[in-house]
Amino acid sequence: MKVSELARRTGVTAETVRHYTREGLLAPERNPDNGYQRYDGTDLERLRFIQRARTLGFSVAEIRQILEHADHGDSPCPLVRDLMAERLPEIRARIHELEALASRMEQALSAWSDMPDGTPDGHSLCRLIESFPESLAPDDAPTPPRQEASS
Amino acid sequence: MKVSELARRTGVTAETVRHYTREGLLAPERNPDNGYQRYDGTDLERLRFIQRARTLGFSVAEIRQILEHADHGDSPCPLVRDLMAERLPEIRARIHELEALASRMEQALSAWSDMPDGTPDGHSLCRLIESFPESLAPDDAPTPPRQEASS
DNA sequence: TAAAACCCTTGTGTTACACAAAGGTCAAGC
DNA sequence: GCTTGACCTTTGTGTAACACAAGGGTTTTA
Repeated sequence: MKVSELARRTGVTAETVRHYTREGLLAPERNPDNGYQRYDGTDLERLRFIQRARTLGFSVAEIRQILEHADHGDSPCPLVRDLMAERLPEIRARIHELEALASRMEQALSAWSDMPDGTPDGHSLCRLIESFPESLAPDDAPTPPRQEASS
Repeated sequence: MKVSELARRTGVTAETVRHYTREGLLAPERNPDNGYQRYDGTDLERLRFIQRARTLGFSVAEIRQILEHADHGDSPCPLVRDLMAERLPEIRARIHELEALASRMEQALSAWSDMPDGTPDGHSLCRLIESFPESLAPDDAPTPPRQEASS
């Protein structure tokens, strides 16, 4: 099958299929007549695997590792478990961050009604934001950003 | 004051200060002698405002809008409130996604002990992932990705 | 006065794709 | 046979918020 068909069958865009192919997660044959990529049932399963792995929070690079392991005949499961164990606390932390963010926003929105929204006077921009305690430690160790599956 | 001093006083890197300056959030003077950027107390306040806005989930582009409003003498507060009201449900949704993600991972990890982790047989890659229900609608409307403050 | 510390601009890398351009291929109808 | 539209190819660009390095000038300090 060709890109679009594989894409349709898995619910992703053709661009995504091409992307995974470029990144080496899929390795279709080529139709020698026209140079089109030719995917088979194995690729279909592989892509479904990729989708599950993405919803589990794995990056494309990690999935490539996992697939390479498997292609070499090694069990990728220990790797998978290690990656999960590493990622899980990060996700928990992210959830806490977002919860804090959401409650700050709610707090701000509910405080809205009590606040004047007059034009700024050169000393204030928007009290809605300014009245928030910052509490950022100056030596705040920056957390390396983590990508996440968007689906 | 020069970049590094402003950076030190606000707990960000000099790169970040330069970035905000490039993006037009800060507009320091130039020292005509050497071309160095010269920030003053206003910039310090502005940067603190930016930091609070970032922790409230606003993007740099949005903050620029807010600041431009204020610089024109208009109250940015209604804009701020609209942006918050727009963002909040997205954040809530993101939290739910991540919670689902975390529980899927925990489920997977706890199921780990029950599963063989033998090498893949050509049909299975890693049951840890494969045994997950996918439940992705093929016409799954892609949610536009949202950036978030990392601090 | 020389080295350390800092400043400048410009370019590159990060992530997972989306999108556009320019051009070849294919299936269907006329 | 030919046109048309749908699909394929590769390549390059854009996204967000910076980090980092290079190459070169400046300022401070020992």
